[in-house]
Formats: sequence, C-alpha cells, structure tokens
Amino acid sequence: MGNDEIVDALELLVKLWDVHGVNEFKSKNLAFAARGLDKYPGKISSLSETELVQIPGVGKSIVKIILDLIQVGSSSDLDGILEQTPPGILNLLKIKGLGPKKVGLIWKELGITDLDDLLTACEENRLEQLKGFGKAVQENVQLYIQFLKQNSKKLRLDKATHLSQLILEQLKTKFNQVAEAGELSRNCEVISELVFLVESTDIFGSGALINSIDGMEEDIKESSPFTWRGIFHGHLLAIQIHVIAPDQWENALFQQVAHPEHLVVIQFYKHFQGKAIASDKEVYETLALPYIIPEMREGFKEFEWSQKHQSEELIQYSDLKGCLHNHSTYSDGKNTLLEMAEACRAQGLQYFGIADHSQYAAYANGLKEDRVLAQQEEIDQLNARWNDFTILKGIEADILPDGSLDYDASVLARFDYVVASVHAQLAMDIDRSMPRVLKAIENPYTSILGHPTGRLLLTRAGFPLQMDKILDACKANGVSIELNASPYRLDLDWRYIYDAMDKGIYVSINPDAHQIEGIRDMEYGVKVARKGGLLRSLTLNALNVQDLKTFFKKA
DNA sequence: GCCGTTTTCGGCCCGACTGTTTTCAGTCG
Repeated sequence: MGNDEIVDALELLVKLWDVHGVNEFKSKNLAFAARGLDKYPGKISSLSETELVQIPGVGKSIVKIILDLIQVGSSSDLDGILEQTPPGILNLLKIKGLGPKKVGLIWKELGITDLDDLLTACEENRLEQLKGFGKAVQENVQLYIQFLKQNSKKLRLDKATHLSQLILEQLKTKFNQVAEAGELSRNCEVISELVFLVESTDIFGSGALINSIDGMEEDIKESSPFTWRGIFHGHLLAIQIHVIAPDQWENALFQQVAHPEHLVVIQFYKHFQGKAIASDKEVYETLALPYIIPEMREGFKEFEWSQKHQSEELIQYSDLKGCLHNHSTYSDGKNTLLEMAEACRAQGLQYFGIADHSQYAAYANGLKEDRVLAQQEEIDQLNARWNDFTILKGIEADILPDGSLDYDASVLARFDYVVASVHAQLAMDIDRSMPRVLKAIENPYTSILGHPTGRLLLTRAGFPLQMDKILDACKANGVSIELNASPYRLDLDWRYIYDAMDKGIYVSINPDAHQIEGIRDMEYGVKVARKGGLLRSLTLNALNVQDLKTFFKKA
C-alpha cells in the first residue's frame, strides 16, 4: 500500500470518527499523525514499528492501524466504522461547508444519509431548523448538491486519461485500429464523455466484441449497431465507441475529434460528408485554411490565432527550461529543497524556483521572516554545488483580503521573484475580488499572479474576475500570469490564453509541485496551454535563467 | 490517542471567517 492510500485511509477514519462523535482529541491526534505521515518522504510501508512511532502523533494504536493497512490492505477500525455508516454519508462529507459534525447532526436528527434526501430536506426547509444551521447554510448546501450532481458524471483530465488508457489497451486487443477522440483528444480540462473509434467491417459483430471486454457495461437502449454506448465498471463517465468502416476512418476521426462548432465553422459536412479523406491535413488544405492542431479544434478562437501564428510556435514540454511554483518541506511540501532541485535537474531543467507558502498561510506552515532568511541561506549554499543549474529564490505570497501581500517590502525585496496568490476569503463577489487582485498585480514586487481564480475543477468554482482587465494590468505591470498545471486546477482557464497572447503577456506553466512527482504535472499544463495557443516565445519558464531574471527585474 | 512532563494526568496546530449565536462551534485553507 502506497503512502497516499495509507494517509487517505487514516483521514477517512478521522472524518468517520468525527461523524460518529468519538473523542475529538483522539481524532485530532490521528489527523495530526496523518499529516506527519503525509509529509514522510520515504515509503511508509517499509518502516518498522519502532520507526513508525518516531513520527509525531503515532503511538501504539495508530501503528496497529497502519500495519493492518500495509499487511492486510484494510484496518479493522476503519472497516468496523464503515460498516456502521451508510455509504451515502461519505458523499455528504464532500459538501463544502458541511464538516463531519454537521453531517453527523443531519444523520442523527433528520435520518438523512444521501445527497438526494438532503436536497429534498433543503427544498422543504427542514435543514435550516437544525441547531447550528440556518438559511444561509441550507442555501449553500442546496447549491453545492446541485453543483455536485451536475459534475458527478465528469472526470478531470488526469483521471479521464488513465481510464481512457485502460480502455484503449483492451480495445486494441479486439480491433485492428482504435483511436481516442472527443474531449480527451482535445486536451479538455474536464471530460464529460470518452469517445473512441474502432475499425471494423463487421458492424453487427462489433458490439459483442466490445461487450466481451471485462468491465464494459453497455447501455443497450442508447446503443446502436454503429455506436456502442455505456460505462466502464465503477465509473459514471459516459463512453461511446463508434464502429467505423476502413474507408471512412479518417473522415470519422476528424468528425469525432473536433468540437461540433469547429465542424460548423469550416463547413465540414458540406465539403466532406461521406467522402473518403487521407488525413486531417487534407481537410485544411482542400479548404485553403491553415492547419489547426487537434486540441485547438473547438470552434473558439483558433482561426483568429492562426492568422497570426503557426502551430510550430506552440509550446512543447521539451521547451521548458525550469519551473517556478513549487513547495518544499519548508512549508507544506513532501520533499526537501535539495530533493526537489535535484529532481528538476535530473529531468534536464536548468532552474528550480522555490515558492513556498508565506507567513499568512499558517495552515501550510508558511515561512515567517526568519525562516525565509534560513531558506535563502541554504539556497546560496546549494547553488555553489552546480555550474549548470540554479535554484531561484521565490515565495508564494498570500494576497490578503485587501490586496496587499503578507510581507513588508524589505522582505519582499529579498526574493528573486514573487508568486502572488489568493488562498483565503475565496468567496468574494466581483466588486471586491477585482480591486483585491488588481492591487496585488500592481505591487512592484509581484512577478507572477498564481492560480488566478482559485478554482478547483469539479469541486469549487473560482472567484469571479474580469479577465480582460486582469490581463491588461499584468501587461502594464510586467507581471506574468500563471497557468497552474495541477490537474486539480488548470487555472488560468485556457480560453484566456488567446487573449494573453494578443496582449503579449508571459504565461508561466507552473506545476505547484508539493513533491517530486508533482513536477511532471507541467505536462497537463502544456496540454491545455497548447489548446489555448500558448507560444513558446511567451512562456515564462521557457526562458533561460538570464532572460528570466531580466523579466523579474521589470527592466 | 498521544505527548511530555512540574512522571501518570492535563492538554492537545493556526488564524480567520461564517453563520450562527448572544459568546461561539464548525469549517476552511
């Protein structure tokens, strides 16, 4: 069992203990231990009992739980309490604003154990009558359940990619030619349906062949001989598989990769309906249009973009020379500064920018001034090791509710660069969020605006911003805008990259890595960046270290 | 449940907000 699974199991146990109302200090201690384990850089499963109790908060009882998880794959404590908990309770815990205590109350007082019943209770004004609840809580819960229901059948790009790979491998064992199409082939940040093409002349036999794959569950009512529709076992994401005759392969592939709006713009059906084509390039050549890469085919702004640029100018992963928004064990990261830097160097990057949390982010062990100094001293020492690699001194400074950053100018001046990000008080309306973020951009020490809207895909909408004004301010103040490459965020939304390019604003593809593995998240960033037309020449971390430093100086 | 002692029982991560309350519990980042 991996570290994440162990920590997840313990965190689940904490929540369930709280729902059931066991001693709060018992659960708080387990939460504390889980945090310690989460930060442990090595493999937890290879630790001995004596080594485990070295971790703060871990004692005899918790060692037993951990060993159970490692050796048996489950824990009797967790299994026991799960047995006493209706499964729907776990869904209630996902609702923002409802913690375990409130969920426990809903369960005990109203007998509600799933989202549907809770929604009904909101509609009937029964939730607001509970002690500690009110109209506002009820309204929030109602809205959030609706949000969850809308998104319940969608997956983030990273998760959908894994599921798709699994299915593709199986399809390949059954068909000569298979291809991925739909939103995933266009690198969409959120996937609402997986689309595949399989080549076959046996239209009527293909459905049975697909059904012979373990896990494929057909929705017979929605399927036809030409299109299999259904799901993969254990997932709600809709899947469609089109059975295509060999001579129609390229034509069908083009149709299924592009967004319908792109097909409308190029009048695809008028020109190519039923026609055999050799490749996607032929489509654009025939129509005397510039070639559009698959991920851009949205019917959005790709043709405006292609009047000024060519696809060869788009950023690629191999163009990246470093990464600029990362965390270490100084704040809430899992790997040390040196480990993170060495991992970047091993990947062939030229620089590693550390941007740990600032002092306001106490929950993330944000750096007070003395620890900023200590970190920078360590950086100076480490930098003496290499002549081909540099650690840059950054910080992810919190944008306070009034728009100021949470260090004095004397401290801010010590950094090579500052990533300014909002972490608290996210629920602002546009009248408050705009002046807040604009003020942060105008701060002379701000270099990069971090995850601009604070969104968490499928979990939390970002706060509202007038992005044209934000981008204008970035340009005017020599600030780069972050494309946070964590698949949980992918914020800046790719739709605004087109505008950033028009205005000549540098976009920084930042992994927001909290451990070595997170650095590769830049791949997701590059995927959506290309979708939005990000040019190599305007990618901040495709600059070499000298040019980067010049940018930071706002010279 | 764990820790750390003023060594065997009392106290437990932080700061701020929100929506409840009428001084604070619950939640979040």
